[in-house]
Amino acid sequence: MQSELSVGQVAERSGVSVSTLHFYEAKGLIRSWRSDGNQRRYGRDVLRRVAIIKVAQRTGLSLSAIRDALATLPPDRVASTDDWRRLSESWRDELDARIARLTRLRDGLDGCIGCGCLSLKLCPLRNADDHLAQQGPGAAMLER
Amino acid sequence: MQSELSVGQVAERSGVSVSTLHFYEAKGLIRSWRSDGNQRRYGRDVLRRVAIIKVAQRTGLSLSAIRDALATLPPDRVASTDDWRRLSESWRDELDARIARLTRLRDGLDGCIGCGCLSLKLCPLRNADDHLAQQGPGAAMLER
DNA sequence: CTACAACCTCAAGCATGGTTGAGGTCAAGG
DNA sequence: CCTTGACCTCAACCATGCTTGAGGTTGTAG
Repeated sequence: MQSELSVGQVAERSGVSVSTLHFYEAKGLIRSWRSDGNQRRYGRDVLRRVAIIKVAQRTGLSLSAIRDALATLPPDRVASTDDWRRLSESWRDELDARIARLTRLRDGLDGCIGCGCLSLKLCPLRNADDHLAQQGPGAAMLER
Repeated sequence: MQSELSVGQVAERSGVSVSTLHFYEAKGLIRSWRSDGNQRRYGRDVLRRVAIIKVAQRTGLSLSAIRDALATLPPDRVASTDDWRRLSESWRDELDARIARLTRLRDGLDGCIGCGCLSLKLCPLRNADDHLAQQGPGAAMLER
């Protein structure tokens, strides 16, 4: 179990490509130091970080949002259980919200199947985030 | 109730910008003909089409997928109730699948809160679509 | 010593979904 | 007649999330 990993080793173990690791580093999501020969070296914490990035992306977060979340982690140590709990709880809330939005959209779709109105004024599917939406009943049924 | 609409009128009524209408036309999602003075003219069916595009986007479909779906609509008439039912049913299935994926992800997140393992081999969150995933128990718990 | 794999930087490219701007035309009102 | 607003085309640009390629260096095995 080595304590230093090359970029290729990190790529293989984390399942992302070398170019993606370069990219994440340029974007400030991960860090490395350099060997004598100017090659990147990573601590084992990078594996956890990449894992977190991948999970967070699946929740629908942008890389910049993930970077901000990761910035709250201790910079030079493997993220602890508590760190992970804090992040995953906030991301679960985001996920819940996304699921709720999609569910409302689906229910709206169900309600409108066969109706086909899509009336700008009346249909809740249309009016979800319509710029013309009045505060009438159902206007807030669906959100973006 | 006019039967011909200018691009500005369509923009105002549909809630998308003129440039977006140009863009959709270039991508083959909507059609127009031209006036004597080379200005775009739209039939009223374009309003329904734009409405459908907007709803479909919220289900997570790409414009090209939406274009393909719209291609099954009668080109020069307002989409009928049956047309709309056919589309909305298939989109609802897609939505259901997306909701299910996100729900599994959230449940995995819940299950892993406090665990923080993210083990490449063991954690279901990690292994969802892991290239190294073995067909062990839970390996298919989460999908992309 | 030489070859080859793995690494480096930096720039450009791709796909998606649009927006912005330059430069020009068209149609209606004063 | 002249201005004004709405329209036209085409190219370039924006952000996101990467990949690809050129041209050069490093490190290890034979």
